[in-house]
Amino acid sequence: MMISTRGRYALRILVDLAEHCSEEYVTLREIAERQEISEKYLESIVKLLVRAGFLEGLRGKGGGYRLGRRPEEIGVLDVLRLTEGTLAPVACLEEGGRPCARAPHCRTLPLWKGLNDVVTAYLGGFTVRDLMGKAEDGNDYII
Amino acid sequence: MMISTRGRYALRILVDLAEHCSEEYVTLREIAERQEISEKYLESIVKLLVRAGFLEGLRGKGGGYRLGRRPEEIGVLDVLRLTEGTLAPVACLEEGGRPCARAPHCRTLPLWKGLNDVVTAYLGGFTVRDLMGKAEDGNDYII
DNA sequence: TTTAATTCCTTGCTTGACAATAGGAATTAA
DNA sequence: TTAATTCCTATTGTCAAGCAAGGAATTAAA
Repeated sequence: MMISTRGRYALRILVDLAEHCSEEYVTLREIAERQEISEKYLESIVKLLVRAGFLEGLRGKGGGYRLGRRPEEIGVLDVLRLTEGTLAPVACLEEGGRPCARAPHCRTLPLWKGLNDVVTAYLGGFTVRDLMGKAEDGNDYII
Repeated sequence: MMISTRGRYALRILVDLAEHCSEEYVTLREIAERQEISEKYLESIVKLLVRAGFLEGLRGKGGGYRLGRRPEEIGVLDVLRLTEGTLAPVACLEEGGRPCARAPHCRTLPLWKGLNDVVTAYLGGFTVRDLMGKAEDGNDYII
C-alpha cells in the first residue's frame, strides 16, 4: 500500500475540519469520533499539520483545531509530502537523495522518473476544497 | 518509497536478461555482478519470476536463466504486481480487499481511485522491451 | 563415474518503519 | 479553582523488507 495511514488520516482530518468550519474550533475528540480513528493516534498526525501551518490549535477549554488556510489553499500533494516524507517511487528520486552511481546508464530510472511525474501531476491538481462533499452529504461548510 | 527493491530488482533482472539473450542461459552470478546486487537476494526474486513464467531456469552445469517470453510480451505492470503484491495506493482498492464501510461517503476514496487509475495506466504502457538500452549502452540484443 | 557448476528449497536473522498507546505538563475559559 | 483542551515525551507491539546460510536436486562435461 503506497499511502500510509498517516497521509490518509491527515487528509480526512483536513476535510473534516473544512466541512465543519462553522464552529470556530473543533476538538480532536469530535474529529476522532466522526472519522472513527483513535484520538491518541490523530494527535500525532495533527501535530505535523499544526507545525506546517495547515492547522491552528487552541489550548484550554473551548479550544480545538481549525484550518490555518482556506481549503482551496491546502494542496493534497503538500499534505502528503509532509506526512509521507516523500512520494518518490524510488530512493534515487527523493529530494535530498544522493545521486545513484548507476543513474547515467540505469535502464529503469526513466520509468521511475515518469511515474514520479505522473503521480506528482495528479496529486498536485487537488486541494482540500476538491475533496469536500456536498451539503447533502452532511457538509456544514457554507460558501 | 513506493516501489520496493523486489520490484526494482525484478525489472533490472528482466532487462539485463533481455539485453544478454545472445547467450542461451545466463547465470545468476553474472546478473548479480552486472547489476551489483547480492546473488542470494536475487535468488529469492528470481524464484517469483520463474513461477510466473517470466523466466525459465535450467539447473546444472551450463545452466542459468533466460526469458520465458519475448521482452515486448512482459508488461512492467504485471511484473510489479507480482513482486509488490499490489500497487493500490490504499487497502480498500486492493484486488481481494474487503470493502470499507465508509466507502459510500468517503471523501478521499475518489482521490485514491484516480491515483490508482493514473499509476496503472502509466505502468501498463511499458514492457521490458521499452526499458532496454541501445547497442551503444552495452546491449547485446540484436533485433 | 565422478566432479564441478548450477538452480532450487527451506529456514532464520536483523532492522526499521508503521501504528498505536500512556502519562502527564501547559494553557485557557468559565 | 476546576474542567477541558492542546501539547509534549516517551514506549510498545507488530510486521515486512532485505538480506544470509546451508544444503538438496539436477545437469554437463571430464
